[in-house]
Amino acid sequence: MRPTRQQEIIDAAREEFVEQGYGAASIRDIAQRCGMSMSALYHYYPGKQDLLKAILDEGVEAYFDACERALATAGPDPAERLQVLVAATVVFRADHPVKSSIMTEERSLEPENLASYRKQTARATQQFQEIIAAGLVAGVFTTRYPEDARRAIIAMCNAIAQWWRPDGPLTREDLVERYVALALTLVEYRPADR
Amino acid sequence: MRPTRQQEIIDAAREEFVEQGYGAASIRDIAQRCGMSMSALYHYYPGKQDLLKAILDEGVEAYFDACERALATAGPDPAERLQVLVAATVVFRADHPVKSSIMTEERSLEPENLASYRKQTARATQQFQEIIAAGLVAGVFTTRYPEDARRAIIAMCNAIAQWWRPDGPLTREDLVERYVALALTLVEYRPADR
Amino acid sequence: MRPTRQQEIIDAAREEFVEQGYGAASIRDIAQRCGMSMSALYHYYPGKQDLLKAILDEGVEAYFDACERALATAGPDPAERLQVLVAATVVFRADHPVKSSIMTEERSLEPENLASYRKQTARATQQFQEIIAAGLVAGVFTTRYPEDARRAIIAMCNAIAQWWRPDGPLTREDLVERYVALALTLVEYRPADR
Amino acid sequence: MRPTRQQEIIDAAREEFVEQGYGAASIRDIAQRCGMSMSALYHYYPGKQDLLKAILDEGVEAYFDACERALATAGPDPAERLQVLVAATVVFRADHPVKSSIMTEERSLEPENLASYRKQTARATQQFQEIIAAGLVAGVFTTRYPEDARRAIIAMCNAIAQWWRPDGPLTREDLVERYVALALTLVEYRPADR
DNA sequence: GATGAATGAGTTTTCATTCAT
DNA sequence: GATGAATGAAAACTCATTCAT
Repeated sequence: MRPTRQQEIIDAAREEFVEQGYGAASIRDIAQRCGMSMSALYHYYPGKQDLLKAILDEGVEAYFDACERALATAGPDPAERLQVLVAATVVFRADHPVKSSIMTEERSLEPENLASYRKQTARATQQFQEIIAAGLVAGVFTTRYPEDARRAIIAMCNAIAQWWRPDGPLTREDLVERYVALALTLVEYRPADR
Repeated sequence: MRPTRQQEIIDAAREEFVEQGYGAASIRDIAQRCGMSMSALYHYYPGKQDLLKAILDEGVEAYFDACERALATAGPDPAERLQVLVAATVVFRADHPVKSSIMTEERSLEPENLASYRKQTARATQQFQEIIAAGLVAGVFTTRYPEDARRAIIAMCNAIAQWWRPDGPLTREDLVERYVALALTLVEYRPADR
Repeated sequence: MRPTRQQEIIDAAREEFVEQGYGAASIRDIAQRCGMSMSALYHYYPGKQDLLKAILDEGVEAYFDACERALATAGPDPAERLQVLVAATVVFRADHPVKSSIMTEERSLEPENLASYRKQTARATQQFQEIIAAGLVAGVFTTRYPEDARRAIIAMCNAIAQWWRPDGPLTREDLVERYVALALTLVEYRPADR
Repeated sequence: MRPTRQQEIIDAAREEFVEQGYGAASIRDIAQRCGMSMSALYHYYPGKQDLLKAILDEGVEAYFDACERALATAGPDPAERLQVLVAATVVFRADHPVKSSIMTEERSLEPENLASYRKQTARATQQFQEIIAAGLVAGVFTTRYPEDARRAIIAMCNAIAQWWRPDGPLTREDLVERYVALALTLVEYRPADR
């Protein structure tokens, strides 16, 4: 199944943006990268900023889809929910390093687009917050600093895109196992007596 | 004591680079920001790339100075050393958010400059590695994943520059206390019996 | 038949280069000269150096075409061949003074382009060398200094572009007659007894 | 005897102008070439154009000095006078290739300077003209085209600077001998009966 | 749907020159 | 006599974007 023209374009643009930064990336190069004329590209997207918006939107959407699918498999137990959410995040960062790295280009969104984008990404914060809060209430997470633990979990997962390589010494499964363990450590998980 | 012309320039350039990204930043704007003609700027720095290099170099230097001063106050105990190193890192990120954020522009260094920069930054990794290794040997750090714990510590500290504000609800002291605690949690610190 | 855009450009550039010298010539002025924006010019030629290369290439090509057509009309007799070659050269210098004068800008070719250009122009030397050598062998040219005579012939023909004007006292035909005579004098032509 | 500051400057400028062309040559590079600051250079010469003027003036002066010295050694015989003048010209071109090549930068003189320069160089034409005219009157030069022969002689001598090298196969003496012979051939020298 | 031509504002950088010290 | 700092204009070139076809 060939990707659509639109998809080809945003794939090429994403790579270009990540490699050069939004400001330094050139529409010319993006068009060349997907073997089409600049005018053809403009037929699908009205401008550079729209490309960035489309790319970022696609990124968060894909990430939240993955999170939802993962959480759907989990029961109500906060520890289990945190585990699958971290696992989904780790897998996403590992499998889509470019989609993950593009996030720093958020600063290049025009104010209007930035506002709507921030609204979307706030959900990520919220997802983790809710689970950690539930764990605290249930008494299984015992950290005194839930907010900072949450930030640490997100930060360490985000960093994966920068160093992990599929052909490196760590398999994706190793990675998931470790980061899930670290996340539970951070929230100071103490399993309830059965 | 007025800052030197060179210092004024790199301060202005750093802000511009962080706000716009290296590629989108314009020498014109940097010159304007420090009230100087473009040609005057070129009198001090031979090009845009040299500005970036100077800024990044200054950043790592300042960070390592802070680390050294901090470690000099600590004894040989790995836990203590980790605490002061994390504290120094947190303080640096909090007090110098711009110097901290510029690090992502590393990708815009030309290969030659990138290589020498990477060589410098590797020391940060090493500092943490050595302390954590010492703690493991001493039996006070018990994590099964020392490398990943290290990465998590660095990542969570780096993220501070993006959200913490001095006029926010958290004082710098709160911040240090929490991140030191989280770091010790991550390495699974178990104090030796007295 | 209107000249193509590309032709307009290199015609304008040639004039500019000859008048100002390559280094002092400005792309802005070249664009203005052919009533076109600078960016339009860049649409056809990727840079200043490419303009120079294209101009010089066109020049040698046109000259060698003229030489070939001329030599095709001559029999095997060295004196006759020298006459038509000199005549062709004189006519070319007289009719295309700008194409002729641009040759001094050879020094502004970048090394790579210079090498390939030199390879082309070497043919001019060779053409004269072969004919003079043939005349010596046949005993009709009796100069003791064939190489220097060749250089003198080429130099005197090249100089024509600098002083001859179509509306001056000398017609093109006069010019040809004289320079052919001088060339035969230089090689010390002594017709074989019939 | 160390060269004066002024001399150092125009020597450096001459080389720069010949290598780059007047338009592309930079005052900065000229200053560097003679190890002095730009401001120091401006202390001696008020501008770039003045450098060019000084260089060209020095060139013609040196050439005419050489011609005068040479002609002073010759008697009234036109053939002898032509010989020493050609010899002086050849030697000058061979010994001062840079001073010779700079002549093409004449086009970069501002109108005022150009006019006075042209007035000077006209003497070269005149010198040859007078001698050839005398030879024709005396019946020892028999060319039908004295003006064109003169131009050819000057052109072939001028070209020497472009190809002759002191360490090449031809000694300076060989060179003189040959060009004197070619010059006499061009004017069709026929020695008067004893 | 797609293209090549065109543009005007922008980029980084270099220039010749001036001037206070 | 000499210098480092500073400048405004101009250089070559690239940009995102538009439009007629």
